[in-house]
Amino acid sequence: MNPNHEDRLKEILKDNNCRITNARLATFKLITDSKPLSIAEILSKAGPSIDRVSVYRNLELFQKLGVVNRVNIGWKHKFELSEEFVGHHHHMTCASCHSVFEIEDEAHIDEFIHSVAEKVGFVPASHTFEIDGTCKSCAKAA
Amino acid sequence: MNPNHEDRLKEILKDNNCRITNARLATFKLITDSKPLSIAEILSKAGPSIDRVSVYRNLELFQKLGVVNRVNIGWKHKFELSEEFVGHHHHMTCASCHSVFEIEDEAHIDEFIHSVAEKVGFVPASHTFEIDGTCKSCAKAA
DNA sequence: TTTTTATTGCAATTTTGTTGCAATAAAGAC
DNA sequence: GTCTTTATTGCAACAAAATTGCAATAAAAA
Repeated sequence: MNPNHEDRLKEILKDNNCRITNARLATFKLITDSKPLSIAEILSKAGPSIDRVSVYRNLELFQKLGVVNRVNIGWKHKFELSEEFVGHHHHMTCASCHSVFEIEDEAHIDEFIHSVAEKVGFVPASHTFEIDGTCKSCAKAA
Repeated sequence: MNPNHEDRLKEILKDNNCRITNARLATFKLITDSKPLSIAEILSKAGPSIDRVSVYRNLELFQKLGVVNRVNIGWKHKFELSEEFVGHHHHMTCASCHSVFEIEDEAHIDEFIHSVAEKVGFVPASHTFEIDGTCKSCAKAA
């Protein structure tokens, strides 16, 4: 994990009069070290040392502070670091092995969004874009 | 509602040795007549005449038979008719009034998907794409 | 109409998410 | 370092959402 991420988290917490606690650091670390995680995955990885309730409350806090984002991957809500940490991007997810590839080329998408929004006078604020399919090695194996 | 849709549903059910029941027709009608609906919305619209359990089971069946798709709109899972009925498309959702606009121009998206997938040898199967923002009239009101 | 059995709806259960509150521990003051 | 303040935690109890087993029902074929 990028140690700067944790420092930045601490900064954000302090700036918002929130305390730096074990539960928060541990939850943040899980998300930082991993592909996007569902709540169930976070709870199981966190183990019994962190209470279910604290995970829920801190994830909500992290969202409010813009530390994490929710993304929809394969019909599941998942959490990942926000754009502040990892930049704006999208995912390609392998349906077979669940590996996740990041898509960072945003130019086409933005251009497209503006062209379709303009047609009906819609003001775009955010968007989601996910590709599901089969990764190279799983495709070869099949 | 397009009456052909119901006929097509009946066809699909018969082809799969599934029975044509009131619960199924009613649930299908709700989805057909409406914008994408969450499970909670379907349950409440269905009323007490259809059991909760049947709604769950039939939505699962509809998914398996390719009659409905799940889409992610505004961090909620929702159901809508599958591409067989309404063609492949995407949504622009107004965060204020929750009106939904369909995006049908697919050429750009497909082209983009293939270019990014090719780079890592990924075989794309499906994708989701949703835009959130403010519609024309809500933007004017604000 | 009768028979067969897929489907339904009920009851009970499990899973998931929430709320109130006393105990704890982080951060600042001394 | 110790004391004080209070945000945060973890427990317990609760509410909501989803699932399962099974007897009753009704759709489809005989």
